[in-house]
Amino acid sequence: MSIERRKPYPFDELEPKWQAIWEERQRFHAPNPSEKGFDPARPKFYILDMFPYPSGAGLHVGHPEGYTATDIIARYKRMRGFNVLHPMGWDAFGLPAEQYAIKSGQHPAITTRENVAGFKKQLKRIGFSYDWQREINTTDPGYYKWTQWIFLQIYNSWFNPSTNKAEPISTYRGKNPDEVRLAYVADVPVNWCPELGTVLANEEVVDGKSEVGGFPVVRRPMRQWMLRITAYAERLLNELDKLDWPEGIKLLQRNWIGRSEGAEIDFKIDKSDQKVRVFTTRPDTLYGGTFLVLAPEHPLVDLIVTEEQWPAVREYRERTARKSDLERADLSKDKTGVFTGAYAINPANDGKIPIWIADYVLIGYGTGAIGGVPAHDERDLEFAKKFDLPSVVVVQPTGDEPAFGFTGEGVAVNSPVINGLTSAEAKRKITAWLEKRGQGKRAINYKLRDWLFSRQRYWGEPFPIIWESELDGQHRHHRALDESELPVVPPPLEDYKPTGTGEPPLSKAKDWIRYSQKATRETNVMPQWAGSCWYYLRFCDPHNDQRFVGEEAERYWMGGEKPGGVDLYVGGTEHAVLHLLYARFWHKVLFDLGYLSKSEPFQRLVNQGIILGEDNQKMSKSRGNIVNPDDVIDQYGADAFRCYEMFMGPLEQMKPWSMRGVEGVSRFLARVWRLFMTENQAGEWELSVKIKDTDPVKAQQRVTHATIKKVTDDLESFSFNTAISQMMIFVNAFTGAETIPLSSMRVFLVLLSPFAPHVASELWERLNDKFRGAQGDITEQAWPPYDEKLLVEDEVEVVLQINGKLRDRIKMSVSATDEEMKGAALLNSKIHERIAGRSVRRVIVVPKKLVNIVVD
RNA sequence: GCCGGCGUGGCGGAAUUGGCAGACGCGCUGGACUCAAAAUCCAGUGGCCGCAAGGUCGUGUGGGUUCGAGCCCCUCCGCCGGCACCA
Repeated sequence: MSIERRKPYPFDELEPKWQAIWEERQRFHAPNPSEKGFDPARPKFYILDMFPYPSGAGLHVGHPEGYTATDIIARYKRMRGFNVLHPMGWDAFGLPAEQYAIKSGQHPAITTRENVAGFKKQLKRIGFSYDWQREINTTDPGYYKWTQWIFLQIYNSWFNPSTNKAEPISTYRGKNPDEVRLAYVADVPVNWCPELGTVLANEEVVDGKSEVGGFPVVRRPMRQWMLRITAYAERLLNELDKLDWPEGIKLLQRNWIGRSEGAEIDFKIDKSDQKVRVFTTRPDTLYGGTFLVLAPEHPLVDLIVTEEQWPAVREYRERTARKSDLERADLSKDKTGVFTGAYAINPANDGKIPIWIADYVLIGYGTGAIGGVPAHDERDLEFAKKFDLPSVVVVQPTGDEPAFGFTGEGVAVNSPVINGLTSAEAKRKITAWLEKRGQGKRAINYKLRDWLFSRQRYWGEPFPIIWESELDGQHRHHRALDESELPVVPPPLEDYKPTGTGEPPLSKAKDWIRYSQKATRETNVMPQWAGSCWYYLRFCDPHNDQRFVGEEAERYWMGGEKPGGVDLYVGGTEHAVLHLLYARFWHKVLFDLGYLSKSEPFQRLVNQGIILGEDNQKMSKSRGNIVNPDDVIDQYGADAFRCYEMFMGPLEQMKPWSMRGVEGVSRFLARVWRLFMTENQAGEWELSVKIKDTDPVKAQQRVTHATIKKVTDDLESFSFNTAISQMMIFVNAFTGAETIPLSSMRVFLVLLSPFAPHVASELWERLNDKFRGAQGDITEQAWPPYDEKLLVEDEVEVVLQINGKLRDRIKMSVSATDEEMKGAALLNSKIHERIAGRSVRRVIVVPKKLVNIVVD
């Protein structure tokens, strides 16, 4: 279609006009406490969006959904007298930029700069009220200098279990501080993705494939940097309680952390002085333990396996090692395993039980060894059946289900020390009994693993670490760089392709690596999450070159009465166990070290739902159903775009895009425009003569106040869609009126302005050109109050029911008493007709609402 | 398998938390304006029966609690998300 449709109102002129005015007047800049223009009398409100990764594809309509919601809240809160911090920045390190660089030969820094410019232009067109003076970019050396600095703080501290917090490593009294640092190097089986040429964190692996790209991931032992997030498991779990997050997200984090309480129990190995420690959540089933299973990787296997079993064991271990995580976790497959030839002694009954290895036991969880209790554990039962191992019933269910195979809680039987006790009591008693005999203790286990923090890529923050040779020239040891040596800038590279061997690309920069005669630089880089772990802190004080965030700025913006600093954080659920967990962890470390005011970063979290294509499918390039905001804005304007994003449905819900829907909202804004403006003979818009500085009539006043109340309440509860509905009702009520009272229109424009700021600004200005009495542009206005008294109607419609079925409606005075309502109902002709000859058993009266007559 | 969330007209969705189901918008039908169309404005629009007044059914299914259930309880079905041999 080449014919330009006539615009329903001149949004294409007024939107750029107001964006320029806001920029020129710096309307949305929030000064810091010590800066000019700061008003200490106002309370603060920090509204944060999850900052985007600036991809080459540009924004799609899903990005601005959350951003529109936060922008509306930001504008609303400013009008309510808050100092609002509402910043935006770029999470620009990461795989896609680098993948693109490899393909195109362009340096990622260049593509990143271009992409950022594209994103920024798109965001500005929507009219968001960000404080662009605070813009940050994680790939900026002035930014990642502090990411590296924070890494140093983590590296230079340890978690003191007796104080339950991180402390400087200097307070550690043990022999080897490297064993307890919060950042450490470990040789562990990691998730290696050959396609991406890098290792990945557990959180980045979905169903055995990389979250980015969907490539296969295999287990492989490698020497890697780890962050000791497990030290914080308990606090990360407990402190969730006080946050205003959706319960679903809290649950995801709780499950990911995966706390389970139980006992660690030592089994002596027969004819050996070795012992095996197992973890169990059901120590009360100890008497039912008829075999032990070790993970194939368990180090004890080498020491206990018998001569004749050795070939089978070795073969099994090799086969397991070759399996991918996905194959190994395949639940539909049969249980496999091999007998080691060794036996252990069950500490409860001194029974001699065989020790097996099997891949259903994982080296990474608990102690990597379990006691097999086939009678009360599904997996053990399956294993025992397959290999014909014995079983003993030790829990009697309280219901009538069979005891064999019962995995719930019941009463202990066949267990001399705990017979007759409930499972809960039995757990306590047997654990205490074991503890006294030095054969076990209470233990808590977490599914959460330490965070694998290094990547074999180019486009990330280099570690501020060097490796020094020891005197023997053999062993090399890591050492932190001094703060004064930051930032560590990555070297220019011709070829940033992953080497494929696990050797990082930075190792190719021979000059850069050489730090000194006997020291070389760490060549791994940090994962994409590093920069986003603390960006919300940097926003408080983005230009500070002395500190990662100034103390005063941090205290102000991240302070307040609540446990968390950011007052409102909006973003997608996909970060539930990634960014949101990592950021909480870093925050707690920095808090423990005394750098922050609060132990939690984000007080209130809101998730926006995914926007689907018009075909109800997820938007994707291959389906060709992606909607670009630019196209929508070209045709309908930014205000219509914003309003439609909010009118579609509840923010948190998944919902499909509809261009027809945009058109409907655009029609609403055009009706708003024509309520104020009429077109003269010359085709110019001028203020309608119907608008007069007169008092509104009663009905107009009522709908005005009802609209203030509804929009205010809906903003407080994030019900943007129904707020817009109410504004539509308001406009419908005034459309066609002979006289349109100025005061109602001024109130309405203020209510509309967070949603459709451009058209509201323009109409506000046009009103001010003709009428006096208002100062400043609309962004400077105060949010209007409403008068509850003006909302009540004189008459209400009362519903008349017989046995709960609607039979008639009558008008009654609001002040009618229950007796009057009941009387009026019984006198009503339709009711009268229907209840004639039947006896009235009861009459239920709901004041101002309904009368229900109960008859036989 | 386990843990969450959700099922309301042709469509997106409302429903003060137990009190008129379907606000608002889309779509559709009819009308006004127009030579005509677009745009705009007005009216109608859950199904079934009826010329109508009116009646009757109706919030995934089946049951329950209640004067009264979209909302609370139980059963089943479907969709979406998460976890997945975690001992």
